[in-house]
Amino acid sequence: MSRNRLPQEEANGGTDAGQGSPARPTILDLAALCGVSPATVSNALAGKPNVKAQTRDLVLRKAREIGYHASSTARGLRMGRSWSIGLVVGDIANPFVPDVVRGVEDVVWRERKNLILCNTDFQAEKKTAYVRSLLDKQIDGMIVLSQILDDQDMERVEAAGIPLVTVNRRAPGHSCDYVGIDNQAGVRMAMDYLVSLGHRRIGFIKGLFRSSSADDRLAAYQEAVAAHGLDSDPSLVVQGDYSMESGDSATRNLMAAQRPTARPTAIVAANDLMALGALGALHDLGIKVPSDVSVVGFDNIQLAEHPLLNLTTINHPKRETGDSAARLLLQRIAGDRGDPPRSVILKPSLIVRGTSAPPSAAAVAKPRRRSASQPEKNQAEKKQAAGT
Amino acid sequence: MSRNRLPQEEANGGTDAGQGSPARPTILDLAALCGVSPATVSNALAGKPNVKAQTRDLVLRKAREIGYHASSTARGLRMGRSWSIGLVVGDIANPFVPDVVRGVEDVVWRERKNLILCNTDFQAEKKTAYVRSLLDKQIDGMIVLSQILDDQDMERVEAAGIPLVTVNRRAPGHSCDYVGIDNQAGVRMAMDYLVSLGHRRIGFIKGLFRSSSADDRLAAYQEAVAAHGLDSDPSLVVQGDYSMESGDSATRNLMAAQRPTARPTAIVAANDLMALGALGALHDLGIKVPSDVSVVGFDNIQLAEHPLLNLTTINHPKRETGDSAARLLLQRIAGDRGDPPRSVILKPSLIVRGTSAPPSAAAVAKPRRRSASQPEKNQAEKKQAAGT
DNA sequence: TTGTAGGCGTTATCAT
DNA sequence: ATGATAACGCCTACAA
Repeated sequence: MSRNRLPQEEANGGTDAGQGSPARPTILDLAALCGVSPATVSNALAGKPNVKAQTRDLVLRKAREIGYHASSTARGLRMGRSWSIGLVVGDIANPFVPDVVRGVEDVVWRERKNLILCNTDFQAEKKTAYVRSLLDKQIDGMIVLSQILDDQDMERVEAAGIPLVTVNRRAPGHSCDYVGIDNQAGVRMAMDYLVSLGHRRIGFIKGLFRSSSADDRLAAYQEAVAAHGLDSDPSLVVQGDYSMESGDSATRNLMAAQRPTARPTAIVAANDLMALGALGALHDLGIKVPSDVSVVGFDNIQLAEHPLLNLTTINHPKRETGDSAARLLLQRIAGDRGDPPRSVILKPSLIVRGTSAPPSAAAVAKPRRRSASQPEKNQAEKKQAAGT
Repeated sequence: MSRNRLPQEEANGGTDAGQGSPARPTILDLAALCGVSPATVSNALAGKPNVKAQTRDLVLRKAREIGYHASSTARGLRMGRSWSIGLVVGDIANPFVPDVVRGVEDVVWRERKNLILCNTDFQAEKKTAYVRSLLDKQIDGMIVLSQILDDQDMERVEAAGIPLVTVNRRAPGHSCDYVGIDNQAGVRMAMDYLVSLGHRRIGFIKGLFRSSSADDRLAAYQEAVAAHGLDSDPSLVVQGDYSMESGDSATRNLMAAQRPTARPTAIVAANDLMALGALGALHDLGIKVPSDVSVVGFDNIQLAEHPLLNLTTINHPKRETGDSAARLLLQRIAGDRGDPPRSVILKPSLIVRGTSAPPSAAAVAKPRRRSASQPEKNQAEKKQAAGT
């Protein structure tokens, strides 16, 4: 147990006890080596003004020489910080997420803080447990991406005085820094664009209900439908869950209508993954995109621009999202704890690619009159000239 | 400074000093509350046998009551661990990476350890700085994905006695636990499959040079070329850097040959991203896949199975990779520091999708005879029945 | 300008 | 079965 450090003993020199690693030098070792007190070493290393240039240089030199590095743990205990920030995500494997993470990492790295990645899988218990773990670790701050914390977790974070930035989902009751995108504007851009192409019957694949962003996007769709006087058949709105599979099946539902005119000439999906699912479904169904049906996504994930996908979509500045969140957080950490909560709302933009075009002449011309009462199920018959 | 804790004072009760959060309870608070010593509390919480069931229950109950949680920092300082493991990746935004991360997170989470994500961008300085930071934090272990550490960093890690698992790239000099995939087998499967379809002239887009996995994959390609007696024109091997763009331009090079017979009938890429780039380039060039040219990737990233991409590829068990790495690491951490290094080599598998088919009749029929004294390098003529 | 002396919150050792 | 005590390595009043 007793390290038994004698005054002039060489740094960690004496007992090379057996096998283990040589026990890295402490500030005491360095102090002894420099012939000064640990306090002076500490001050010197911290660049405090109250230390003679000469001694500071000596300390710095010797420190580098023996490769001294202060223990984060020890100074963390002393100073009550940990120089790491917690990043709570739902699913890192969702292509939207890594780009945001990248943005966060970039600015966090500049301050030499570490990122503790918490993948909750959207499970409440995992979320709670991670938050606890982060608080136990005395993290400097926390970013929660695309999900909300329980009230109880929220309170714990607040009680601990840990700055928190939420991204993409506002926490209902609580008020904290927030980074998001103007969902309404984004969807509106998509809708306006499709309308300008001539579409009047536009389907919408919405995201999970309980999410504020999903609500915003749906609301924007509905407003656009009203504003432009578009077909507002409730069957034009189908539920998805942000996954590709859900986009696939939602699209099959959308296109399953018996009467051809009941089917949308364009589909807007609340995110790219579902839009890609739609593309897949349409492909399987033999429905041409964009000649028969246009598809517009939301997010502009990396692969959306692949020539074979070539998805028209609304760009969500992902990296910038992470960047802003991290900046907000660092500012909080730096001091202004009391200031009122701030919000950064990023601007979406329309990326026109290959999955959108004016509706086919057939589809536009069609609704002249409907024959009579046939419960028909024809979908493939008006397939002839699909002008790309 | 002085918290001034009196013997019977209620836990953190006295001085509600001003604004700040109420300072979470320490083990001393809990001990006082329970009327026992902090040591007993510690033992009780740790489930040590030397504590009366009755007192243990009391402690546990009270602890839950006041929401006591031990400070990770303090116990970390005392015990020399941090219950967090460092995960060093090159680029989290590369679609291959998050799946591996997910595997790591999954098993690490089971032990309630945290993941510190270090995104190096493949920059040497960032890598070094991150490693240092991790060591300062007393991480329990470290996983390095698809890159290698400098000798110096490596030594530091070893000197600190921190278990290290490398993934996908072996560290040249040093020996540590390793998780990888049988690259040679993977590429061989791709090649054998293409040969079985009748291809004799297969292009290869290789990855970055200095990587062992890239070397292995290239070597396997060359061996397959030799083994099957395929065309071995050096122009059939082009350099990529694992990015989609590089796959695109590499493919353009491959297809730029003047003589049609100089162009490959199939392309194997060292990863999916490059294969997707190839698909894009071929699409732009108006070359039909798979009828004109077949494409096979490596990794089987999530979007490879999209109906519009539908990439034939070699599956790399990504999640399992992360899983194995984490398991190996946890075992090391648990104790067997001295044991010889272990390796886990995962098995690749062929996923046949839509980008592969027998070569077109034209391409096969073409090389019927070549005039005369051409400084030839004939390799494609004995192509007829390639039994699957 | 430098040194001394706590104390951050735990756990481990050794008494009792 | 429980308690006093000493570290773990660092920072920071305060004294010199």
